[in-house]
Amino acid sequence: MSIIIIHIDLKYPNFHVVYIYMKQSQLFTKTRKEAPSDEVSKNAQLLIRAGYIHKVFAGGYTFLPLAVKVLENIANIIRYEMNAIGGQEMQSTALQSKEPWQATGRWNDAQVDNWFKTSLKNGTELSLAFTHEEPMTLMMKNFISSYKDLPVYPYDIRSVFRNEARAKSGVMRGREFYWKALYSFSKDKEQHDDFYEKIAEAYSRVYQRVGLGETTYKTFASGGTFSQYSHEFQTVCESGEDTIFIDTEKGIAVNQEVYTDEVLADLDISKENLTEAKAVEVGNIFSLADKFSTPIELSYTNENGKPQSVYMGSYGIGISRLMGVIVENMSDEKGIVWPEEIAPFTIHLITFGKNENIIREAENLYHDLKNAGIEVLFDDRDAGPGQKLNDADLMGMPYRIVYSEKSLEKGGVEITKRESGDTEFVDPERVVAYFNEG
RNA sequence: CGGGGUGUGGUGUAACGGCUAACAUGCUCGUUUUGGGUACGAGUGACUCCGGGUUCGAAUCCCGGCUCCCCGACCA
Repeated sequence: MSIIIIHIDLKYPNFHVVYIYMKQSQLFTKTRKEAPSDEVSKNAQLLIRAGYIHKVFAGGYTFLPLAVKVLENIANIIRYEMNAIGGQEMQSTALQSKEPWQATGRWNDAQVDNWFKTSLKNGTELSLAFTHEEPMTLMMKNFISSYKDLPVYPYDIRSVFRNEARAKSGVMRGREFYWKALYSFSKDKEQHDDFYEKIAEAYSRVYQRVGLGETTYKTFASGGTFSQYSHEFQTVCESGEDTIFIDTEKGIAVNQEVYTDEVLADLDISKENLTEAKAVEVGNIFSLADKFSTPIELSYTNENGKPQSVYMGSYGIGISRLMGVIVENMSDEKGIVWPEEIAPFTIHLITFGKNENIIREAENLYHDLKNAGIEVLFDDRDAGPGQKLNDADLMGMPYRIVYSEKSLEKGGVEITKRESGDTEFVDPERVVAYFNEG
C-alpha cells in the first residue's frame, strides 16, 4: 500500500495526521485543464483545477486530500505560535445552546443576522457556531474562580458557519470556514494588554511563516465599545474586500473605516506616507474587556477577596481564507506556487517514458525520500511528459524532481524550484542530502 | 436583502421556433508517442435546472420558482 498515514511530529497532538508521501496514481483527485465557468475567483479556479477543493454550493467547498494537507500545515504553524505564548488547544462543539447568547443579547436576529439556527427533536433551539465568545465564557465559569487561575488562553481550530447573504471569492468568503479562534481571560487590563502585544507578535510570525510576511500589515480598525481600536491583519490582495492605507516605513496600516484626520494624528501617521491598497483581512485581535464576562457573570475573586469581572479578548485567523489568499497572491499563469512550509508536499517527483531502469531508480529515490521524512508526491502515472509537467506546475509543490534519461545525461536528476524556475542537476545518491541540508 | 446576468454530456462551448441536440476535452479499448496536455482509430457519455404556458412543433418564446456569478448593502 503506497498511501500511509503516520504521525508527523510528536510535539503536536497526535490526532493530527497527514500524508507525508503518496503515489499520484493513488490520489483520487485529478487535475483539469479548465475551471468551471461559474468560478471567477482565481483561488477557486486554481484550487479546483488542481484538485484541492470541490464546490458543493455557493460558499460551500469540500476540502480534498491536498487541501487538507495545506490547511493542516497552516494550522500547525498557528498551533506552534499559539502554544508558544501559552495557548491551550481544545475543541468546542459546533452546536451551541442559546442561553449564553441570550445573556449578551446576541441570540436576537436583529443583532446577528447570519445565524444558522436549528433545533433538537424536542424543540430545544440550537445554533451552528459562527464564533464562540459566549459558550467559551460560560464554560470558563467552571474553571475560573480565583486570580490565581488567570490568565488562560484556550483556543479552537475548527469550522464555523455564517449564513452570508452573499458568499463570494471562492474560499475567501465561504458560509462554512476553517479558523483558529483564541480567547484570552485575564484579571485586568494590564495583564490583558501584555498578552495582546504578545499575540500581535505571534500573528506576525504566523504570516511570515505562511509566506505572507511581506504583504501583511497590522492594521488599525474600529474597536467597538471597549477600545479605541482593534487590530486587523490585512494582506494586500487585488481581490480584497477592504481598503487600507499603508505606511510602509512603519509597517502598519489604517483601515478605511477609521481613516480620519483625528485617527491619523492620534497614530502619528502623516498622510503623505500612506499608500492605498486593496486588502483581505486574514486575522484580527480584539480587546473585549467585560463585554461578555459581565452579562454571563464570569468573575473571579481578586487578591482582596472581592469579585471582579474577567477581562477578555478574542483573536481569530481564517485558515481556509488564508489558503485562498496564498493562492491569489502566490500563483502564476501555470498554477499555484506554494510556500515551502505549507505545501502539501515538498517534492513532486516525476519520471518520463517506460524505461524500466529509470522507473525502478525513481521508485528507489521515492522510498529514500520518504524514509528520510521528506514529503514527496510521486507521479507514477502512465501519462505523457507534457501532462506531468503541466500538472506539477498547476499543483504547485516547491520542488520538482525529474528523473529521466535526459536528466541522467545531464548529470543526475533535475531539481527545479517552482517559484524561480531555477534548475540544477544532482546525483540521485545525493538528493536526500540536498534536501536535508536545505 | 436590493439590482443585473446565467443555466445544454463529467468539464469548456455550439445549435434560425423545425432532421437523430453538434464540437472539443475527459473517460474506456487498441496502435503510437515519451522533456511541455503526442498522433490515429473504435467506443462511452444529455429527461438541454425545475414547474407551468404559447405553438403543428420549444434547448430556443412567455410566466413562476430554483441555482450559480457579478455590483451594492451586510460582515462580533
